[in-house]
Amino acid sequence: MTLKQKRDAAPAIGFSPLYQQVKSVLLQRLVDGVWVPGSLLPSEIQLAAEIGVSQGTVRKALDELAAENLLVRRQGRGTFVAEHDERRILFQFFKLVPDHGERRFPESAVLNVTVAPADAEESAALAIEPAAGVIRIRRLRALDGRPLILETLSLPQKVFAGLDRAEIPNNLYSLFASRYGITIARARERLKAVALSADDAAALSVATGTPALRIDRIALALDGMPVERRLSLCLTEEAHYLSDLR
Amino acid sequence: MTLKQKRDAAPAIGFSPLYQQVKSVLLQRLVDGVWVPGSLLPSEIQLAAEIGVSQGTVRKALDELAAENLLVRRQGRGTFVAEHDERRILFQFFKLVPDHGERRFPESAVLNVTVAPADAEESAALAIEPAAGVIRIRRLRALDGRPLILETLSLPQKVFAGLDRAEIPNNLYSLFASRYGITIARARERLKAVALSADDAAALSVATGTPALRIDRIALALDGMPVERRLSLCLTEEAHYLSDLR
DNA sequence: GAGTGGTCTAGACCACGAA
DNA sequence: TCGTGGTCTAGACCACTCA
Repeated sequence: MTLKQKRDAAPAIGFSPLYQQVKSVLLQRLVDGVWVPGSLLPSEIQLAAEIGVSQGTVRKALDELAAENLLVRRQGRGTFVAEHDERRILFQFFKLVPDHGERRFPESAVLNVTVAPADAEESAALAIEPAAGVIRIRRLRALDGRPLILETLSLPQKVFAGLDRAEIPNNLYSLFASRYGITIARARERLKAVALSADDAAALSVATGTPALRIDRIALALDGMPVERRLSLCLTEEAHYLSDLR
Repeated sequence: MTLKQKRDAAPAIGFSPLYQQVKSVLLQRLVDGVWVPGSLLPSEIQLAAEIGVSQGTVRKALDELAAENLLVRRQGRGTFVAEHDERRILFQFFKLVPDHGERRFPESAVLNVTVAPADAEESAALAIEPAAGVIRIRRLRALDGRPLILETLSLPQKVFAGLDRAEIPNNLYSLFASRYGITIARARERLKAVALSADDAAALSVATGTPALRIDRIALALDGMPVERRLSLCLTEEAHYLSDLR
Protein backbone atom coordinates (compact mmCIF):
# COMPACT_ATOMS: atom_id res chain seq x y z
CA MET A 1 0.00 0.00 0.00
CA THR A 2 1.40 3.37 -0.92
CA LEU A 3 1.65 6.27 1.46
CA LYS A 4 -0.99 8.20 -0.41
CA GLN A 5 -3.45 5.35 -0.19
CA LYS A 6 -2.81 5.04 3.51
CA ARG A 7 -3.57 8.68 4.06
CA ASP A 8 -6.68 8.67 1.94
CA ALA A 9 -7.98 5.58 3.65
CA ALA A 10 -8.04 7.22 7.08
CA PRO A 11 -8.09 10.97 6.60
CA ALA A 12 -9.74 11.67 9.94
CA ILE A 13 -7.17 10.30 12.34
CA GLY A 14 -3.87 12.10 12.62
CA PHE A 15 -3.80 13.58 9.16
CA SER A 16 -0.46 14.88 8.05
CA PRO A 17 0.75 16.03 4.65
CA LEU A 18 2.22 13.39 2.41
CA TYR A 19 5.60 15.05 2.26
CA GLN A 20 5.80 14.97 6.07
CA GLN A 21 5.15 11.25 6.01
CA VAL A 22 7.82 10.85 3.35
CA LYS A 23 10.16 12.88 5.53
CA SER A 24 9.50 10.57 8.49
CA VAL A 25 10.22 7.51 6.36
CA LEU A 26 13.51 8.99 5.16
CA LEU A 27 14.46 10.18 8.66
CA GLN A 28 13.82 6.71 10.03
CA ARG A 29 16.25 5.28 7.51
CA LEU A 30 18.87 7.71 8.75
CA VAL A 31 18.17 6.74 12.37
CA ASP A 32 18.35 3.06 11.48
CA GLY A 33 21.61 3.51 9.65
CA VAL A 34 20.20 2.29 6.34
CA TRP A 35 22.01 5.28 4.91
CA VAL A 36 25.19 6.22 6.74
CA PRO A 37 26.92 9.61 6.75
CA GLY A 38 28.61 10.35 3.46
CA SER A 39 26.60 7.89 1.42
CA LEU A 40 24.64 8.75 -1.69
CA LEU A 41 20.85 8.49 -1.58
CA PRO A 42 18.83 7.18 -4.49
CA SER A 43 17.76 9.91 -6.90
CA GLU A 44 14.52 11.80 -6.39
CA ILE A 45 12.89 9.86 -9.20
CA GLN A 46 13.90 6.51 -7.74
CA LEU A 47 12.67 7.47 -4.27
CA ALA A 48 9.40 8.78 -5.69
CA ALA A 49 8.78 5.54 -7.56
CA GLU A 50 9.69 3.41 -4.57
CA ILE A 51 7.54 5.30 -2.07
CA GLY A 52 4.72 5.85 -4.51
CA VAL A 53 4.48 9.64 -4.59
CA SER A 54 5.43 12.26 -7.13
CA GLN A 55 8.93 13.61 -7.50
CA GLY A 56 7.80 17.00 -6.21
CA THR A 57 6.62 15.51 -2.95
CA VAL A 58 9.90 13.67 -2.38
CA ARG A 59 11.70 16.87 -3.25
CA LYS A 60 9.87 18.81 -0.55
CA ALA A 61 10.79 16.19 2.04
CA LEU A 62 14.44 16.13 0.92
CA ASP A 63 14.59 19.93 0.93
CA GLU A 64 13.41 20.07 4.53
CA LEU A 65 15.93 17.45 5.66
CA ALA A 66 18.63 19.41 3.86
CA ALA A 67 17.47 22.60 5.61
CA GLU A 68 18.00 20.78 8.91
CA ASN A 69 21.55 19.94 7.89
CA LEU A 70 20.83 16.22 7.82
CA LEU A 71 21.29 15.91 4.08
CA VAL A 72 23.46 17.72 1.57
CA ARG A 73 22.18 18.23 -1.94
CA ARG A 74 24.56 18.81 -4.80
CA GLN A 75 23.33 19.71 -8.23
CA GLY A 76 24.61 17.31 -10.84
CA ARG A 77 25.85 14.81 -8.23
CA GLY A 78 23.04 13.74 -5.96
CA THR A 79 21.81 13.88 -2.37
CA PHE A 80 24.18 12.77 0.40
CA VAL A 81 23.87 12.08 4.11
CA ALA A 82 25.57 14.93 5.96
CA GLU A 83 28.85 14.19 7.71
CA HIS A 84 30.26 15.68 10.87
CA ASP A 85 33.33 16.97 9.18
CA GLU A 86 35.45 19.65 10.78
CA ARG A 87 33.90 22.45 8.80
CA ARG A 88 30.33 21.56 9.71
CA ILE A 89 31.09 21.20 13.41
CA LEU A 90 33.04 24.43 13.36
CA PHE A 91 30.10 26.42 12.04
CA GLN A 92 27.16 24.54 13.45
CA PHE A 93 28.30 23.44 16.87
CA PHE A 94 31.31 25.50 17.82
CA LYS A 95 30.33 29.07 18.57
CA LEU A 96 33.44 30.30 20.37
CA VAL A 97 35.51 32.33 17.94
CA PRO A 98 38.67 34.41 18.41
CA ASP A 99 38.07 38.18 18.61
CA HIS A 100 40.70 38.59 15.92
CA GLY A 101 41.73 36.10 13.33
CA GLU A 102 40.02 33.15 11.76
CA ARG A 103 37.47 30.81 13.21
CA ARG A 104 39.33 27.59 13.94
CA PHE A 105 39.37 24.42 15.99
CA PRO A 106 41.17 24.30 19.33
CA GLU A 107 43.55 21.46 20.13
CA SER A 108 42.36 19.09 22.86
CA ALA A 109 44.16 17.32 25.68
CA VAL A 110 42.26 14.70 27.64
CA LEU A 111 42.83 15.15 31.38
CA ASN A 112 40.99 12.09 32.58
CA VAL A 113 38.21 9.64 31.81
CA THR A 114 36.09 8.12 34.54
CA VAL A 115 32.95 6.05 34.83
CA ALA A 116 30.52 6.81 37.63
CA PRO A 117 26.85 6.79 38.52
CA ALA A 118 25.06 9.83 37.10
CA ASP A 119 24.45 12.69 39.46
CA ALA A 120 21.07 14.42 39.56
CA GLU A 121 21.96 16.97 36.92
CA GLU A 122 23.32 14.37 34.54
CA SER A 123 20.39 12.00 34.83
CA ALA A 124 18.01 14.88 34.21
CA ALA A 125 19.98 16.24 31.27
CA LEU A 126 20.47 12.86 29.61
CA ALA A 127 17.02 11.51 30.50
CA ILE A 128 18.51 8.41 32.10
CA GLU A 129 17.73 6.70 35.40
CA PRO A 130 19.25 8.16 38.56
CA ALA A 131 22.65 6.62 39.17
CA ALA A 132 22.78 4.99 35.72
CA GLY A 133 26.35 4.80 34.50
CA VAL A 134 27.93 7.76 32.75
CA ILE A 135 31.32 8.19 31.17
CA ARG A 136 32.92 11.47 32.20
CA ILE A 137 35.59 12.98 30.03
CA ARG A 138 37.50 15.98 31.19
CA ARG A 139 39.64 17.80 28.71
CA LEU A 140 41.46 21.04 28.17
CA ARG A 141 41.21 22.80 24.85
CA ALA A 142 43.62 25.44 23.64
CA LEU A 143 44.08 27.89 20.79
CA ASP A 144 47.65 28.70 19.77
CA GLY A 145 48.87 26.93 22.88
CA ARG A 146 46.81 29.11 25.23
CA PRO A 147 44.34 27.19 27.40
CA LEU A 148 40.88 28.43 26.50
CA ILE A 149 38.25 25.86 27.45
CA LEU A 150 37.91 23.40 30.31
CA GLU A 151 35.35 20.85 29.25
CA THR A 152 33.53 18.09 31.09
CA LEU A 153 31.53 15.67 28.98
CA SER A 154 28.99 13.23 30.36
CA LEU A 155 27.93 10.35 28.12
CA PRO A 156 25.42 7.63 28.92
CA GLN A 157 27.41 4.40 29.34
CA LYS A 158 24.57 2.41 27.84
CA VAL A 159 24.91 4.25 24.56
CA PHE A 160 28.68 4.57 24.40
CA ALA A 161 29.72 1.25 25.87
CA GLY A 162 33.39 0.47 25.57
CA LEU A 163 34.52 3.99 24.77
CA ASP A 164 38.22 4.00 25.43
CA ARG A 165 40.39 6.89 26.49
CA ALA A 166 42.93 6.15 23.81
CA GLU A 167 40.45 6.59 21.01
CA ILE A 168 39.05 9.99 21.99
CA PRO A 169 39.66 12.31 19.05
CA ASN A 170 39.40 16.07 18.89
CA ASN A 171 36.23 15.75 16.85
CA LEU A 172 34.04 13.54 19.02
CA TYR A 173 30.90 13.74 16.89
CA SER A 174 32.48 11.96 13.95
CA LEU A 175 33.49 9.16 16.34
CA PHE A 176 29.90 8.96 17.62
CA ALA A 177 28.76 8.51 14.03
CA SER A 178 31.36 6.04 12.82
CA ARG A 179 31.69 3.86 15.90
CA TYR A 180 28.22 4.09 17.47
CA GLY A 181 26.00 5.03 14.56
CA ILE A 182 24.79 8.12 16.39
CA THR A 183 24.34 11.38 14.56
CA ILE A 184 24.16 14.59 16.57
CA ALA A 185 21.37 16.55 14.94
CA ARG A 186 21.09 19.59 17.16
CA ALA A 187 22.00 20.99 20.55
CA ARG A 188 20.71 23.35 23.20
CA GLU A 189 23.18 25.59 25.02
CA ARG A 190 22.61 27.56 28.21
CA LEU A 191 25.15 30.25 28.98
CA LYS A 192 26.08 31.93 32.21
CA ALA A 193 28.93 34.09 33.45
CA VAL A 194 30.68 32.60 36.47
CA ALA A 195 33.76 33.16 38.60
CA LEU A 196 36.26 30.29 38.28
CA SER A 197 36.88 28.07 41.29
CA ALA A 198 40.45 27.55 42.44
CA ASP A 199 40.70 24.16 40.75
CA ASP A 200 39.18 25.24 37.46
CA ALA A 201 41.26 28.41 37.41
CA ALA A 202 44.42 26.39 38.00
CA ALA A 203 43.58 24.06 35.13
CA LEU A 204 43.19 27.09 32.86
CA SER A 205 46.30 28.78 34.26
CA VAL A 206 44.50 31.90 35.45
CA ALA A 207 43.72 33.46 38.81
CA THR A 208 40.95 32.15 41.03
CA GLY A 209 37.77 34.12 40.48
CA THR A 210 38.51 35.02 36.87
CA PRO A 211 35.20 35.45 35.01
CA ALA A 212 34.43 32.65 32.57
CA LEU A 213 31.65 31.77 30.20
CA ARG A 214 29.94 28.61 31.37
CA ILE A 215 28.23 26.71 28.57
CA ASP A 216 25.88 23.89 29.45
CA ARG A 217 25.19 21.93 26.28
CA ILE A 218 22.82 19.08 25.70
CA ALA A 219 23.26 17.43 22.32
CA LEU A 220 20.41 15.50 20.72
CA ALA A 221 20.57 12.57 18.32
CA LEU A 222 18.50 12.26 15.16
CA ASP A 223 15.61 10.74 17.07
CA GLY A 224 15.62 13.60 19.58
CA MET A 225 17.18 11.66 22.44
CA PRO A 226 19.82 13.51 24.49
CA VAL A 227 23.11 11.66 24.16
CA GLU A 228 25.72 14.10 25.42
CA ARG A 229 26.00 16.68 28.12
CA ARG A 230 28.90 19.04 27.88
CA LEU A 231 29.86 21.59 30.49
CA SER A 232 32.41 24.09 29.23
CA LEU A 233 34.21 26.86 31.06
CA CYS A 234 35.57 29.32 28.54
CA LEU A 235 37.97 32.20 28.93
CA THR A 236 36.70 35.12 26.90
CA GLU A 237 39.55 37.59 27.10
CA GLU A 238 40.42 37.09 23.46
CA ALA A 239 37.46 35.15 22.16
CA HIS A 240 33.68 35.42 22.19
CA TYR A 241 30.57 33.33 21.72
CA LEU A 242 28.88 34.19 18.45
CA SER A 243 25.11 34.02 18.18
CA ASP A 244 23.17 34.95 15.07
CA LEU A 245 19.58 35.98 15.63
CA ARG A 246 17.28 35.81 12.65
CA MET B 1 8.65 43.84 -19.65
CA THR B 2 8.14 40.92 -17.31
CA LEU B 3 10.84 39.52 -15.06
CA LYS B 4 11.03 36.36 -17.08
CA GLN B 5 11.57 38.25 -20.30
CA LYS B 6 14.27 40.30 -18.67
CA ARG B 7 16.09 37.21 -17.52
CA ASP B 8 15.77 35.43 -20.84
CA ALA B 9 16.98 38.48 -22.72
CA ALA B 10 20.33 38.50 -20.98
CA PRO B 11 20.91 35.07 -19.48
CA ALA B 12 24.69 35.40 -19.44
CA ILE B 13 25.12 38.37 -17.13
CA GLY B 14 24.30 37.93 -13.47
CA PHE B 15 21.80 35.13 -13.88
CA SER B 16 19.65 34.44 -10.86
CA PRO B 17 16.54 32.30 -10.48
CA LEU B 18 13.25 33.99 -11.17
CA TYR B 19 11.95 33.41 -7.67
CA GLN B 20 15.01 35.19 -6.26
CA GLN B 21 14.26 38.17 -8.42
CA VAL B 22 10.66 38.10 -7.27
CA LYS B 23 11.91 37.92 -3.69
CA SER B 24 14.07 41.00 -4.25
CA VAL B 25 11.13 42.90 -5.69
CA LEU B 26 8.95 42.01 -2.70
CA LEU B 27 11.73 42.76 -0.21
CA GLN B 28 12.26 46.17 -1.79
CA ARG B 29 8.60 46.97 -1.23
CA LEU B 30 9.04 46.12 2.43
CA VAL B 31 12.15 48.32 2.64
CA ASP B 32 10.32 51.17 0.89
CA GLY B 33 7.36 50.88 3.20
CA VAL B 34 4.93 50.09 0.38
CA TRP B 35 3.68 47.39 2.70
CA VAL B 36 3.96 48.25 6.39
CA PRO B 37 4.06 45.80 9.32
CA GLY B 38 0.69 44.20 9.93
CA SER B 39 -0.71 44.91 6.49
CA LEU B 40 -2.14 42.29 4.17
CA LEU B 41 -0.30 41.52 0.94
CA PRO B 42 -2.12 40.83 -2.32
CA SER B 43 -2.90 37.16 -2.85
CA GLU B 44 -0.41 34.88 -4.56
CA ILE B 45 -2.49 34.90 -7.72
CA GLN B 46 -2.66 38.69 -7.83
CA LEU B 47 1.08 39.03 -7.26
CA ALA B 48 1.81 36.41 -9.90
CA ALA B 49 -0.33 38.21 -12.46
CA GLU B 50 1.15 41.58 -11.60
CA ILE B 51 4.77 40.47 -11.72
CA GLY B 52 4.26 38.18 -14.66
CA VAL B 53 5.31 34.81 -13.27
CA SER B 54 3.44 31.72 -12.20
CA GLN B 55 1.82 31.32 -8.81
CA GLY B 56 4.36 28.67 -7.84
CA THR B 57 7.24 31.05 -8.39
CA VAL B 58 5.64 33.75 -6.26
CA ARG B 59 4.94 31.12 -3.64
CA LYS B 60 8.58 30.13 -3.42
CA ALA B 61 9.60 33.75 -2.92
CA LEU B 62 6.90 34.29 -0.27
CA ASP B 63 7.87 31.08 1.51
CA GLU B 64 11.47 32.20 1.81
CA LEU B 65 10.50 35.61 3.15
CA ALA B 66 8.23 33.87 5.65
CA ALA B 67 11.11 31.58 6.66
CA GLU B 68 13.13 34.71 7.43
CA ASN B 69 10.35 35.97 9.70
CA LEU B 70 9.63 38.94 7.45
CA LEU B 71 6.20 37.71 6.44
CA VAL B 72 3.56 35.67 8.18
CA ARG B 73 1.38 33.35 6.13
CA ARG B 74 -1.99 32.27 7.40
CA GLN B 75 -4.06 29.69 5.58
CA GLY B 76 -7.49 31.00 4.73
CA ARG B 77 -6.56 34.58 5.57
CA GLY B 78 -3.60 35.73 3.55
CA THR B 79 0.02 36.82 3.80
CA PHE B 80 0.90 39.61 6.25
CA VAL B 81 3.96 41.72 6.94
CA ALA B 82 5.48 40.53 10.23
CA GLU B 83 5.17 42.81 13.24
CA HIS B 84 7.57 43.28 16.12
CA ASP B 85 5.03 42.29 18.71
CA GLU B 86 6.08 41.25 22.19
CA ARG B 87 5.93 37.57 21.45
CA ARG B 88 8.12 37.74 18.39
CA ILE B 89 10.77 39.85 20.11
CA LEU B 90 10.68 37.59 23.12
CA PHE B 91 11.51 34.53 21.09
CA GLN B 92 13.57 35.93 18.26
CA PHE B 93 15.60 38.67 19.89
CA PHE B 94 15.51 38.13 23.62
CA LYS B 95 17.58 35.14 24.60
CA LEU B 96 17.95 35.69 28.34
CA VAL B 97 15.49 33.47 30.14
CA PRO B 98 14.93 32.73 33.84
CA ASP B 99 16.40 29.42 35.05
CA HIS B 100 13.01 28.61 36.51
CA GLY B 101 9.68 29.93 35.41
CA GLU B 102 8.36 31.32 32.19
CA ARG B 103 10.15 33.27 29.53
CA ARG B 104 9.02 36.85 29.94
CA PHE B 105 9.88 40.47 29.28
CA PRO B 106 11.79 42.53 31.83
CA GLU B 107 10.54 45.95 32.84
CA SER B 108 12.77 48.83 31.74
CA ALA B 109 13.79 52.08 33.44
CA VAL B 110 15.62 54.64 31.35
CA LEU B 111 18.60 56.02 33.29
CA ASN B 112 19.65 58.69 30.81
CA VAL B 113 19.67 59.71 27.19
CA THR B 114 22.54 61.63 25.66
CA VAL B 115 23.70 62.68 22.24
CA ALA B 116 27.41 62.56 21.47
CA PRO B 117 29.89 61.97 18.69
CA ALA B 118 30.38 58.27 18.02
CA ASP B 119 33.42 56.68 19.56
CA ALA B 120 35.59 54.32 17.51
CA GLU B 121 33.62 51.21 18.50
CA GLU B 122 30.29 52.79 17.70
CA SER B 123 31.29 54.16 14.32
CA ALA B 124 32.70 50.76 13.36
CA ALA B 125 29.65 48.85 14.62
CA LEU B 126 27.12 51.16 13.00
CA ALA B 127 29.13 51.78 9.83
CA ILE B 128 28.92 55.54 10.26
CA GLU B 129 31.59 58.21 9.97
CA PRO B 130 33.91 58.73 12.93
CA ALA B 131 32.39 61.24 15.32
CA ALA B 132 29.00 61.20 13.56
CA GLY B 133 26.23 61.80 16.06
CA VAL B 134 24.83 58.94 18.07
CA ILE B 135 22.01 58.81 20.58
CA ARG B 136 23.00 56.88 23.69
CA ILE B 137 20.32 55.37 25.85
CA ARG B 138 21.22 53.80 29.13
CA ARG B 139 18.60 51.75 30.88
CA LEU B 140 18.17 49.22 33.62
CA ARG B 141 15.97 46.21 33.06
CA ALA B 142 14.54 44.07 35.82
CA LEU B 143 12.60 40.87 36.33
CA ASP B 144 10.28 40.70 39.33
CA GLY B 145 11.82 43.90 40.61
CA ARG B 146 15.37 42.49 40.63
CA PRO B 147 17.83 44.39 38.43
CA LEU B 148 19.06 42.00 35.79
CA ILE B 149 20.40 43.90 32.79
CA LEU B 150 22.28 47.15 32.40
CA GLU B 151 21.91 48.18 28.80
CA THR B 152 23.57 50.86 26.69
CA LEU B 153 22.10 51.48 23.26
CA SER B 154 23.81 53.48 20.54
CA LEU B 155 21.64 54.69 17.66
CA PRO B 156 22.77 56.70 14.65
CA GLN B 157 21.31 60.17 15.05
CA LYS B 158 20.86 60.48 11.31
CA VAL B 159 18.44 57.58 11.30
CA PHE B 160 16.61 58.25 14.53
CA ALA B 161 16.43 62.03 14.45
CA GLY B 162 14.20 63.57 17.07
CA LEU B 163 13.97 60.52 19.29
CA ASP B 164 12.77 61.81 22.61
CA ARG B 165 13.43 60.37 26.03
CA ALA B 166 9.77 60.54 26.93
CA GLU B 167 8.74 58.26 24.12
CA ILE B 168 11.12 55.37 24.75
CA PRO B 169 9.00 52.26 25.26
CA ASN B 170 10.01 48.91 26.64
CA ASN B 171 9.73 47.44 23.17
CA LEU B 172 11.99 49.67 21.10
CA TYR B 173 11.74 47.72 17.85
CA SER B 174 8.05 48.41 17.40
CA LEU B 175 8.82 52.13 17.83
CA PHE B 176 11.54 51.86 15.18
CA ALA B 177 8.97 50.38 12.83
CA SER B 178 6.03 52.69 13.53
CA ARG B 179 7.86 55.98 13.88
CA TYR B 180 10.88 55.53 11.61
CA GLY B 181 9.78 52.86 9.17
CA ILE B 182 12.72 50.68 10.13
CA THR B 183 12.30 46.95 10.55
CA ILE B 184 14.91 45.02 12.48
CA ALA B 185 15.41 41.88 10.43
CA ARG B 186 18.24 40.15 12.26
CA ALA B 187 21.02 40.67 14.76
CA ARG B 188 24.49 39.43 15.61
CA GLU B 189 25.43 38.97 19.25
CA ARG B 190 28.92 38.51 20.69
CA LEU B 191 29.08 37.21 24.25
CA LYS B 192 31.80 37.43 26.83
CA ALA B 193 32.09 36.88 30.57
CA VAL B 194 33.38 39.94 32.38
CA ALA B 195 33.85 41.23 35.91
CA LEU B 196 31.63 44.23 36.67
CA SER B 197 33.24 47.62 37.22
CA ALA B 198 32.38 49.53 40.37
CA ASP B 199 29.92 51.78 38.54
CA ASP B 200 28.17 49.02 36.64
CA ALA B 201 28.00 46.84 39.74
CA ALA B 202 26.45 49.68 41.71
CA ALA B 203 23.81 50.21 39.03
CA LEU B 204 22.92 46.54 39.26
CA SER B 205 23.07 46.51 43.08
CA VAL B 206 25.79 43.87 43.29
CA ALA B 207 29.39 43.77 44.45
CA THR B 208 32.21 45.10 42.29
CA GLY B 209 33.80 42.29 40.33
CA THR B 210 30.68 40.18 40.11
CA PRO B 211 30.80 38.10 36.92
CA ALA B 212 28.36 39.23 34.26
CA LEU B 213 27.45 38.20 30.76
CA ARG B 214 28.37 40.96 28.33
CA ILE B 215 26.31 40.91 25.16
CA ASP B 216 27.39 43.08 22.26
CA ARG B 217 24.54 43.21 19.78
CA ILE B 218 24.42 44.76 16.36
CA ALA B 219 20.93 44.83 14.87
CA LEU B 220 20.43 45.02 11.13
CA ALA B 221 17.55 46.54 9.18
CA LEU B 222 15.81 44.87 6.25
CA ASP B 223 18.37 46.23 3.81
CA GLY B 224 21.24 44.85 5.91
CA MET B 225 22.38 48.19 7.33
CA PRO B 226 23.33 48.22 11.02
CA VAL B 227 20.97 50.57 12.86
CA GLU B 228 21.44 49.72 16.52
CA ARG B 229 24.28 48.75 18.78
CA ARG B 230 23.32 47.42 22.16
CA LEU B 231 25.75 46.59 24.93
CA SER B 232 24.17 44.59 27.74
CA LEU B 233 25.60 43.50 31.06
CA CYS B 234 23.52 40.66 32.42
CA LEU B 235 23.49 39.00 35.81
CA THR B 236 23.18 35.27 35.34
CA GLU B 237 22.67 34.01 38.86
CA GLU B 238 19.07 33.10 38.15
CA ALA B 239 18.87 33.39 34.39
CA HIS B 240 20.75 32.16 31.36
CA TYR B 241 21.26 32.90 27.70
CA LEU B 242 19.57 30.28 25.56
CA SER B 243 21.08 29.29 22.25
CA ASP B 244 19.65 26.61 19.99
CA LEU B 245 22.13 24.99 17.60
CA ARG B 246 20.70 23.23 14.60
C1' DG C 1 -19.89 30.05 -0.52
C1' DA C 2 -15.99 32.69 -1.87
C1' DG C 3 -11.26 33.45 -1.31
C1' DT C 4 -6.94 32.35 0.81
C1' DG C 5 -2.81 29.64 1.45
C1' DG C 6 -1.25 24.43 1.54
C1' DT C 7 -0.53 20.13 -0.90
C1' DC C 8 0.16 17.19 -4.79
C1' DT C 9 0.90 16.10 -9.41
C1' DA C 10 3.00 15.96 -14.16
C1' DG C 11 5.94 17.61 -17.32
C1' DA C 12 9.26 20.79 -19.40
C1' DC C 13 13.62 22.86 -19.48
C1' DC C 14 18.09 24.45 -17.24
C1' DA C 15 22.67 24.15 -14.77
C1' DC C 16 26.01 21.24 -13.12
C1' DG C 17 29.29 17.29 -12.65
C1' DA C 18 31.36 13.27 -14.18
C1' DA C 19 32.35 9.76 -17.45
C1' DT D 1 26.43 12.55 -23.30
C1' DC D 2 24.04 11.26 -19.47
C1' DG D 3 22.01 11.60 -14.93
C1' DT D 4 21.53 14.60 -11.15
C1' DG D 5 19.25 18.29 -8.62
C1' DG D 6 17.19 23.22 -9.57
C1' DT D 7 13.65 26.04 -11.62
C1' DC D 8 9.26 27.06 -13.65
C1' DT D 9 4.72 26.24 -15.09
C1' DA D 10 -0.25 24.86 -15.00
C1' DG D 11 -3.82 22.85 -12.91
C1' DA D 12 -6.30 20.12 -9.49
C1' DC D 13 -7.91 19.51 -4.99
C1' DC D 14 -7.76 20.30 0.20
C1' DA D 15 -8.02 22.93 4.66
C1' DC D 16 -8.95 27.05 6.73
C1' DT D 17 -11.27 31.68 7.60
C1' DC D 18 -14.86 34.74 7.40
C1' DA D 19 -18.97 36.86 5.87
